[in-house]
Amino acid sequence: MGASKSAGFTEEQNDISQVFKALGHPARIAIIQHLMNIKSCICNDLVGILPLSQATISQHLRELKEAQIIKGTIDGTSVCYCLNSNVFETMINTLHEFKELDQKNTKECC
Amino acid sequence: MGASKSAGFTEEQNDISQVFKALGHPARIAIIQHLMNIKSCICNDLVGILPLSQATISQHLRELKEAQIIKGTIDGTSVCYCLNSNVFETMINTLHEFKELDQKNTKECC
DNA sequence: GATATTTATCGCAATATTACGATATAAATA
DNA sequence: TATTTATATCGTAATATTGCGATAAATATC
Repeated sequence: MGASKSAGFTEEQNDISQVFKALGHPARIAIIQHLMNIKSCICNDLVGILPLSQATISQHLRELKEAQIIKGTIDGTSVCYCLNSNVFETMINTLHEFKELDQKNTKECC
Repeated sequence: MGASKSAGFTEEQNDISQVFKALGHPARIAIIQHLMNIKSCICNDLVGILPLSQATISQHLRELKEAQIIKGTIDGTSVCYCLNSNVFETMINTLHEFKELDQKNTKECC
């Protein structure tokens, strides 16, 4: 196989897992960390920072964009990328819900 | 390729991405949600809940265990699984750091 | 207009993931 | 002891991901 059976799960389960999946690669975490520090948007700069080729970095940027974690604005020949400011907020909220639901349940654990 | 170049990234980047990666599948989100609701640990129950075979569910449980998201305790013929209570806390903290770093930077975005 | 610069995409190869049936292992029960 | 129950693992197949070089596309600069 290799394809996950997304049809058998809820839309929420698929949506949540997709965002986490986009964060599940060290290069994409590195890109996010760089954007946090530099803020003003980059692009080809990453080629000198990450140990990856331009083509590979472009792919990772696309995945982050598709997951709505970053956005890209065309600026001449280059594309200016920056974080979607609500990303962390949204994820923190999701995890907070998880945490509260878990704590609300007073049943004993193994 | 197919193998990510983990050597070229920091230990933190690899660690963070690994936890996210483990959450990057709808079945594993479904397992976590079930554990949040039921708390008292399950195992073969999941076979009746998820649209997956016993072998596949066992694999997903192993991945969650390796990422320290759940823990398993042997109980007779079965294994009792439950959430590591600090998982959400840890992830929330990581994301909070990200968020604060991002907000601290007042540079303009594109 | 020719040439650089930047990014995206194509094609390919290597490896990883997902999924399943079959089977092994281990403990409980008849 | 034989059987049931629960889980893990092996082997295999299909698909996805990762990564790169080459190349295309679009704008800037000479």
